[in-house]
Amino acid sequence: MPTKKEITIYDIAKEAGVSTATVSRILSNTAGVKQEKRDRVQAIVDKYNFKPSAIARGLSDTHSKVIGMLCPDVRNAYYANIFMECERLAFEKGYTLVLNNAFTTESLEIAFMEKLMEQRVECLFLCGGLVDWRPLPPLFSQTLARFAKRIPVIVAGKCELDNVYQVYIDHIEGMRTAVKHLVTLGHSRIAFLHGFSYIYQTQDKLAAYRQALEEEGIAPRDEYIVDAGEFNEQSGLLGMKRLLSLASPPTAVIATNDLMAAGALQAISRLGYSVPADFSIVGFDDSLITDLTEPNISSIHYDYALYAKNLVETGLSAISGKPCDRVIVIPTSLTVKESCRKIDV
Amino acid sequence: MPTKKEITIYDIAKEAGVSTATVSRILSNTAGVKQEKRDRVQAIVDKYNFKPSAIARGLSDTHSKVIGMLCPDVRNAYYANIFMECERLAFEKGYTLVLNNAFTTESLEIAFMEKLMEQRVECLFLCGGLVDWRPLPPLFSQTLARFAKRIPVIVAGKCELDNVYQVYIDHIEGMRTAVKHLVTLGHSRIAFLHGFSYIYQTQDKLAAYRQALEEEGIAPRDEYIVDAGEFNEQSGLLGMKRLLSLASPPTAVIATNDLMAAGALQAISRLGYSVPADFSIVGFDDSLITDLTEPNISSIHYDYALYAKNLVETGLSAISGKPCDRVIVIPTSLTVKESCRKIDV
DNA sequence: GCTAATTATTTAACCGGTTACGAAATTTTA
DNA sequence: TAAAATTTCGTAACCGGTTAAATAATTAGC
Repeated sequence: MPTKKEITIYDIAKEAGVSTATVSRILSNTAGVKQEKRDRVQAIVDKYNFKPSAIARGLSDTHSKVIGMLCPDVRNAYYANIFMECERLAFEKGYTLVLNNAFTTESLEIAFMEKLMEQRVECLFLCGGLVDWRPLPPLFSQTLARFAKRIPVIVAGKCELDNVYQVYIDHIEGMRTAVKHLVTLGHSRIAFLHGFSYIYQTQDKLAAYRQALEEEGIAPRDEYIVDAGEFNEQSGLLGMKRLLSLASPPTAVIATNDLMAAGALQAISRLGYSVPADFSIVGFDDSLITDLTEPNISSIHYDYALYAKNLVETGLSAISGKPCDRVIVIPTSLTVKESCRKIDV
Repeated sequence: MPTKKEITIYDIAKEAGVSTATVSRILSNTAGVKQEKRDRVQAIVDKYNFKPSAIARGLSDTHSKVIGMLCPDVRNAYYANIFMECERLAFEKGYTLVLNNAFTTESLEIAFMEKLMEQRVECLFLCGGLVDWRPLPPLFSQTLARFAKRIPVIVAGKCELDNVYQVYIDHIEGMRTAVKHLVTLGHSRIAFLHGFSYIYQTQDKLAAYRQALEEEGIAPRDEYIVDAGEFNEQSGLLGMKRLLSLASPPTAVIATNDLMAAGALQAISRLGYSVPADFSIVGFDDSLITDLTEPNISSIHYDYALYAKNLVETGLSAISGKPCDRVIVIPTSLTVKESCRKIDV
């Protein structure tokens, strides 16, 4: 049961017969206290299992040792991965990561940002949501700009706002790799299944898809570019059905993420075709999902640990005023699994 | 760029020509301030975009308005679901949820608990990890007991410790439902693919599996009970292979979670068999995964929103000293999809 | 052994809010 | 219109730590 009166540093000091300053030094392991006193006081601290209040400490420190993170929804494995890696690294440095799910809702994103501001987080990691929209929603953009004037904001993505640090995946390289992989396997009828086009990632990937095809001497066909809307497997399934109903369907499909790739796979299976025999598929993100389907899906891979490392290092540097890159790009690679095959031209 | 000196309530008070008490009353919307003053001060607050420090506020409040949550790994969709739902509900009540991933590591679980204690969280949600082990690891158990003496601890699972609230899924009912579903479809050779047996859920499910079979007049066979170790799809795959290599393999399999069910599905496909034609599968948790595989997997379902609602309500009641149930059980149901078929006996 | 230098410890101010208490201003009552 | 009741507002203490400056206790130097 709760509500026992909290023990304070005063109680400890009194029982030990020393001043609070001495106790404070012992607790924060500062030099200048005799070992004998250290032990005596520590024993009392342990006896009561005293834990100094981070709140009181934070008030004088002006270092809350808290970092805020905003994402649309941790149920999405992409965000869960980033959060988990960042938390681990931040914790090693004595920081706590507070995560909020804002569901890409303007009122929520702003409310959470203000709440984090009140909590005096030392910096903000902005992962997905409205910050990915092009153009940026005005009110959000304005709030973010105000925020960035006070504390460092690290965007896990592109963002052309001033005063903002950027760490993002090289979607363009990833897309080119996917296209070239399929071309190398003999494909020329390559489709791209993408999500909402007001997301900058979609725009980047689409441009890279077009350019990569042209570089390979293949003319992009509009009918092979499918806007499936949401980024989930249902959209992938429906988008793939559209592709399969074309007079001249593609022989290979690149999906903008693995969920859509899994949906495409289902569509193909349900219509009696098979992967990779009849169609090849490449996903993006190389998430756990790609190993759950049959066959496993080849996918564009990047290193979450590296991604998170750069986010955290940038954040901590910015907090302490150390110079650091304003833009960091995370490279991608292709993980080949079972969903693509060489075709005879 | 950061490090502008923070604006305080004193600055606001000075500029408005009032006392800090008045500003404080206005900020927290307390009665007893003339509308005219309210507006004047609010204008200054808005002008500087002043946000009162939650840290300073927390120091006098003794209500941090923060709830701590410990889980093994949010990348696991189960925990992500609980967290996201709990956060939403807590936020509505003005609470922040701080989540830590402890990876079922004793030193980390304890370190995070102590950190949360320092942050003066008002209660703790304990989701998975060491708390699920039977027997409980002694040091962990002891730390948890100390913790529970200070603030309410709500375990998302079973836990026989005193002073602890429990909200858990009715695994026993779920398991029985799965068994009876398969029996109704004509199966009698029903296997159970489970994870680590030092987890209480495994023990409960196993007992329920045995009992349900017996109630149906079927003698449980030891060879049909497979300890696959980890709870991932790889284990499911290996476990299923073992079942398939039996002289008299089962015709149906219940997996202790959906990941394992997906792994089992892959094993079946790879050996040239098909689901549900040759084997029926039932998963547990009815997670997103079940819709990503081909065929979609029938699974034991429960309502995350209800689960989270009970966690949060129990937590908030306990915080405010209101009486509440010490044990709440969340019911399950079966979501029928495509992975089971009726067989002719 | 005595002074100087160094180290250990305490005192008290401070961090930025909240709030009990009392004074002042306003409204109500008679 | 004065007294009483009520509302508004400011003063100052308090929340639980940290830390600069002052002081006390040791150690070093000669």
